[in-house]
Amino acid sequence: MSPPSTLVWFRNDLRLADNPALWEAVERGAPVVPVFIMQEAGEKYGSPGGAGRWWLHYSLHSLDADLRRAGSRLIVRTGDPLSVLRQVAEECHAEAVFWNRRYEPAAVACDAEVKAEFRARGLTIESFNGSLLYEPWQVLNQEEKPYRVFTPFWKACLALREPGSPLPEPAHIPAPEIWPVSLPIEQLHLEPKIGWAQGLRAAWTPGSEGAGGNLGVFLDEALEGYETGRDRPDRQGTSRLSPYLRFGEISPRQVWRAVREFSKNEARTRLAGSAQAFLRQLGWREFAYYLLFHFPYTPDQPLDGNFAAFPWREDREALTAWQKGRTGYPYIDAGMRELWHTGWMHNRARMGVASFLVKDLLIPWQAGAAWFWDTLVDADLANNTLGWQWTAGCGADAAPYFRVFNPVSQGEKFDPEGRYVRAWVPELANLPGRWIHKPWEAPERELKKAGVELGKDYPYPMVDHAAARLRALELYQNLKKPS
DNA sequence: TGAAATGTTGGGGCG
DNA sequence: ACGCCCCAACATTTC
Repeated sequence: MSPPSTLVWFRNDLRLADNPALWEAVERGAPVVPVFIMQEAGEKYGSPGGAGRWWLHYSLHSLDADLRRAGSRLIVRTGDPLSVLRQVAEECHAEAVFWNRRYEPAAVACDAEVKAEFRARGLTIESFNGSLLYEPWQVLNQEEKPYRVFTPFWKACLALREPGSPLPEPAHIPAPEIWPVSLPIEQLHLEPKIGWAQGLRAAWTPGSEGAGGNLGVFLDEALEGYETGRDRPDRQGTSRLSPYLRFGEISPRQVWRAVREFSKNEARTRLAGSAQAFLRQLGWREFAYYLLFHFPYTPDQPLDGNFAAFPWREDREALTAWQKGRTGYPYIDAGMRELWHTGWMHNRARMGVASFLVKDLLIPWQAGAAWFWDTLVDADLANNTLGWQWTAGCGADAAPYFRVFNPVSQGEKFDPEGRYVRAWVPELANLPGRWIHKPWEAPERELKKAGVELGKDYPYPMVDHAAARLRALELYQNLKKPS
């Protein structure tokens, strides 16, 4: 009989560095068995959507390769986590199971069940914080209740101890004498059968190495000027770390530390503001997890109960036009097509397309959230829920009901030369900048010259924004009235 | 992490 | 030189 081992259950922490569960498991000295369990056919949002599955495929390969360099390997299984863990634990005589905590409601329940059962069987179970800077239960307001507004929340976080140094990568991970059986990653069938992943492949390199690469490029090229640069979807002004953070190929603590070190080494005053603005974005991620933990019903239900009765419209056709980037508003369509092709959308554009779906089309935010879940490589239940509820005005720190983005002026403001539109809506590429965000106002002559026939090559606007805005304002205002 | 409507100001053209 | 108008620029209010 082989000596007892320690299971490390990998979930949203697909990295070796700054991985507390892995680190502590190695410290125990016993052989370590890294396990990943793919749970199929769970509940809604229980496993990644299409784009996330594509990402996961490569991320698992990358993790396995990293583990092998450290003398270990990844054991892959499918099924219900509790029964799979039971099985693997038996196969390799595990006496301990370590993992980094999750915060999604279903995941919290699952982990609690596993913990209870294994403890009852006398195994050592330890969980760690591998994906947040602050635990959700650490931060409460004066009344001991969760914050619902970002700024005071983040101030309270910053008043706590600054996030510590990331843990190093274990140089060597002790292996068991005999490895339990593992499914080939291919057999998880995470890669789409049809070729829609072409664009994703061109845009991304999943895995910790890719994460470090994006972080390095961001620090060198975009941190300075981040405060305004981040608002430009036509430029590389953001870190593009979201999918890596989603799957834990990099930890927020690593990002935090890298930014602090970088802005310390460079001229401190020059970068202080940008660094703070960027770290504040990590704060929004913290806030999203915090809210999801404290208000677990929010992926489906509005945080603000007044919205339960909001008269959303059911309109399959309009939803499809939005999904396919055929709304007739170039800025909106550019965003939706960037999403479809790359699995990612600039945050400025996300706010715009979300506002359009919810306020111009009056389609429920849950429908938008579901589409994002399926198409974003960074689809993260906490962030997705916060973002959509914020836009719809029914969530924490919500956009005031009267805040309706104008798809034309947002385009003109944040994509002034129309480069973003030209990149993703090529049928408009030859239209002069003056009309690029509102082709329906272009003179017939200009359209002809640009080779655009409206209604044929590119649609007319599916709604009149001015009218749609008034319609939304009226409905939202009714909601505010005490009933 | 808006936009539009409305109000105010001040410079320049012009009688 | 003066007052008047126009209007852009900016500020404030409202949705």
